[in-house]
Amino acid sequence: MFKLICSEGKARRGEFSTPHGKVQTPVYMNVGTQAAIKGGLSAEDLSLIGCQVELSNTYHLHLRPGDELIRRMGGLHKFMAWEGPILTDSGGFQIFSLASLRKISEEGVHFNSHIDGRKIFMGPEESMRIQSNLGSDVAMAFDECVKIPSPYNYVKESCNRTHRWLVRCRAALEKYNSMPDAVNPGQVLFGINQGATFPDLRIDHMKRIAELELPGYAIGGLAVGETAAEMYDTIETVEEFMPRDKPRYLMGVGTPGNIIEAVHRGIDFFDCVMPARNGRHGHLFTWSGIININNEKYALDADSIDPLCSCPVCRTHSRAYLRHLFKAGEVLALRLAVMHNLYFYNELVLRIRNSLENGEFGSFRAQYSEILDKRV
RNA sequence: GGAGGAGUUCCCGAGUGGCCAAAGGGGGCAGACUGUAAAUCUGUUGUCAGUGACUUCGAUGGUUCGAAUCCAUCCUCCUCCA
Repeated sequence: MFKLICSEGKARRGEFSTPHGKVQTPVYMNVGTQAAIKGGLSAEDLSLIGCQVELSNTYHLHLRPGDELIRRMGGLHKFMAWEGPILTDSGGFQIFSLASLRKISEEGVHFNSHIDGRKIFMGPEESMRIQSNLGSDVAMAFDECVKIPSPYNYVKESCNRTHRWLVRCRAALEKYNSMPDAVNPGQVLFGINQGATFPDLRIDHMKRIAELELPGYAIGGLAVGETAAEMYDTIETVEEFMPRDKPRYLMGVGTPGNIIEAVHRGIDFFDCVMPARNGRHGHLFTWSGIININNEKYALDADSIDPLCSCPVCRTHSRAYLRHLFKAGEVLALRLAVMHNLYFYNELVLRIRNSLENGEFGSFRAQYSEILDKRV
């Protein structure tokens, strides 16, 4: 399933096999929550920007169009015309992001749909059934993403419950995927570590989920209010107890600098909405730092977004044109900005992989870790 | 030629004696965004300076302790009638 190719310090270069192809790690997974990359990118565009893995969301697709519908349409890969690997998030993040619309119990979570308010129940079994219907290659455990800061005792109880949910997830997914009409019988489950920034809770929880010997493990509940330093400390704390022969996924992170620093601390998988969302808002990543294309200073700038980038947008368009599209409210602005940013993120992990293969990750990190997150 | 209506800060537009440097939009300028309720949200938008002063509501003059607001004259624009 997961093969380590080489490493440099704790940083790892690996290969993860799925029913829909191999994934070269470290990898950035491109977020298409509702089976679409916001900003107007299609599955065809995903190939263009160097995407290896597409990520979609259990809660959102369950609500609309419905996982049964997607199942009847042949599964998520066929539905959205993406034949590469897909990872689905479980709905656990929505416990955090839709906190005002839900109630948690031992059994699971009652949501009031953010679309029309109707009552939705999602527990471990529901999340696994939905993800089985979607037929993703990696299903994520149904966990509670806890906000930071939260009281120690609350986090402790939450971790215990998330662990009980994980045991139920494993049983449920095995059941659904062993049915004769399973969409993707090769689908695997990743467990998720929680514990906020409490080292003892993080370690205890990680040890317990490692015992289940799942195909992969994620660190969740970070980048939700803590400082970057606290996040890095937490990764270092947990990493020690993560199985070496399994992929490690840092959920929802992060900035280019965050990714470099997390690879340095032994992480293999990433996903983040930042390149797409910030791109839609005019913030563009470059190898010299971040620019806000809306700024007046780009009005007559004939350069490409990043002279060092060879993405389809940079090969063709000027900053002045991009700025005009944003100012004019053209949808093309969103598409081009997101395309550039996602190309940048996929290029970033590609260059990390190359540097690991050449034993140059240390100098890559020294060169780029800080500068990429700074405004030009 | 006659009758009526209107001119407000970059634009539209509210305000019809003091609580008005003037609502609300738009536009401009800038910021935020980390497993996506986000093509969203926030700040700012007369000048100088730091909470006070100065200039500003078509123009000029007047009434008043005080005027974007009342009066007079003029200018410009719109509608209708000849």
